[in-house]
Amino acid sequence: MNLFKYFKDIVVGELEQMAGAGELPAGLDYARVTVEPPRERGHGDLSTNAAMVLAKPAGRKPRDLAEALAARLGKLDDVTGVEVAGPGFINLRLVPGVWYARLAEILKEGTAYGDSDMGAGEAVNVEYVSANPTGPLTVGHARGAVVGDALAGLLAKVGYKVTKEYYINDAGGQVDTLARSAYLRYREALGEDIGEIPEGLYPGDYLKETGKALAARDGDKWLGKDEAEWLPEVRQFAIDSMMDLVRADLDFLGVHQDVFSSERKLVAAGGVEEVLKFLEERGLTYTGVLEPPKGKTPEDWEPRPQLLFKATQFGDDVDRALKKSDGSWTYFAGDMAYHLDKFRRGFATMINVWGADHGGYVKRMTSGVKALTEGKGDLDVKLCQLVNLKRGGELVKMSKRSGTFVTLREVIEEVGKDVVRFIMLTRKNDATLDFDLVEVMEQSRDNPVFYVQYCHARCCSVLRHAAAEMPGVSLDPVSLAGSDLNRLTDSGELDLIKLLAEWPRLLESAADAHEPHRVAFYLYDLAGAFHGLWTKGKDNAELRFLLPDDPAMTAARLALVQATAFVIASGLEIFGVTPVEEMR
RNA sequence: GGCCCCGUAGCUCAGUUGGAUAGAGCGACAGAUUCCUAAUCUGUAGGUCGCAGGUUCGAAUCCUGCCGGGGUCACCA
Repeated sequence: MNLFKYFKDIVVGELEQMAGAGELPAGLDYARVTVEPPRERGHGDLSTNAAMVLAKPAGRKPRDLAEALAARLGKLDDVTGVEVAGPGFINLRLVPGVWYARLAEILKEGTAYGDSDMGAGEAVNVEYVSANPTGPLTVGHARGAVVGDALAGLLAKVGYKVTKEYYINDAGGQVDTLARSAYLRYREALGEDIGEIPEGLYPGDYLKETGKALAARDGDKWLGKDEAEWLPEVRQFAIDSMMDLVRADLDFLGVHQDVFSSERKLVAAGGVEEVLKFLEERGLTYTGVLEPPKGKTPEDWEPRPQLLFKATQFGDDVDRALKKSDGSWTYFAGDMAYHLDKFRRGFATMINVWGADHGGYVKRMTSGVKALTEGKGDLDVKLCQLVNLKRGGELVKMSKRSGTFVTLREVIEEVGKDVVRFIMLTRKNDATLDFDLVEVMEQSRDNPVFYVQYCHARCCSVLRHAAAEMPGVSLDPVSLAGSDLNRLTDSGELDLIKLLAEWPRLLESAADAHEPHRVAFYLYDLAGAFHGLWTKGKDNAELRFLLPDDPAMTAARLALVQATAFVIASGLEIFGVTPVEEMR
């Protein structure tokens, strides 16, 4: 359970009683009342801002109101101390039993501890990766892939019904370029000397396989034909081939999406016409000429009438084109159709994970979603900043042309998928991330992957030693939950339990903010608290986990060890990282 | 020029959706350390939260304007 939410309900309950008794005006809004762990541990276990938030609407002084509420809270069974502090905070100290109960709860629930019904089964769509099917995935793609995947896991953890989705951009000019590039490799596969890959086509070697496969399937039937004849077939073949590549890379990274939506299929099925009809019926389209961008007019700018969507009515800066000058749909038109499709499939809440270079596109799409869902849908776009791939502090220079390009696959082969996944979550999505191939393999405290994994491994190690050396102690979690937990009175032990008890709250706030990186920082803190406790046992033998002369105390300590392992494992599970049981 | 993101300790970054005396790791400095469950530990110093206003009981957090860095800018995807 989320202890803080539990006590917030209690505080609100007391406030309602005060209102009932005439001590407070009726009908106050308690939404801004919070119950949180105080920043300073010395201030107690729980802190509420209720008096400060309500003082004004209640027409009372914050401290007076705080005293009145504090008097009531002090009478609660679980509360052992209450004080009014600062401008009107109420700090509560809880009886230790509350904390021991949390520990027992973790042991009974295992890695399910922290699951909640916050999402109430609401359907959420998380769309991520959605890389153009024109080549293998890069480290940059991996960031979006991992952020999206972890966010999906996080939302599922707190009770949302999550669909993980990939949008295949298989309808624009880039896939025509892909088709021409593949056709060249096809000719090569059939023995032709194709020389240098011309400017504007994809030079990557990975297309050689595609060319060979096409030659193997179709023989020479496309040779010497007009482009118009072979292009559709070759294009689809190349797209399928590239998507196989992408899926294999995602699989290697441990990412498995539920739905792959094809832009081409959506457009072919009339999705865009439907969008157009919807917008036209509401008077949201017109044919007009856009102003050139101020300050920087493109060389080839010319005023041109276009079919436009009235995006400015929904928060965008300018109206946006739905049709290109050659009469074909813009990418945006297809994306509108896609988002309408998602909404109609039952997703009022949509999250898209994009690269930061798409930042200029966010308002366009959110305003589009507002229009298409008539305000009932919500789109949150998470932008992932660049990843700087480094090796021992040196930036790994990457250039597609010079062939020094490092693929995601190569990186995973070098450091492993778990490392890649964890590191991608050690920064906020909108901050750039340094990924140093040397540093991520170091076994030190400044390498969070190691530090967190080692915490889990160390817990497992302690439990293994316990099994070997103290066979009298029953190690199954339920037995441990029934041990004398109230003997855990050292400050380090209590701090660790309190940190573990914050897990459900952390999950809910991270999920609410759509910020999976918070889980990584929590795990790092948790690992620090655990390692600190372990170290205390080095200095003071009485604080060791395993005390052969005191099986009861050992059981209580092992309860803490096992609970820590559960929470670390459950955090890593959200990240799709396998918790290791030993590191040798 | 418009829009978006970033600016916090020497470095890399957190900061619980507006809370109390702004935190962590590294680095620096000062100590401890064959003890064991497996990769040392403790302490100290270090800050005008880019700058200036505003909102209020209270601002690193919200608003406005500047400064600096990055991204992006009609028909690419």
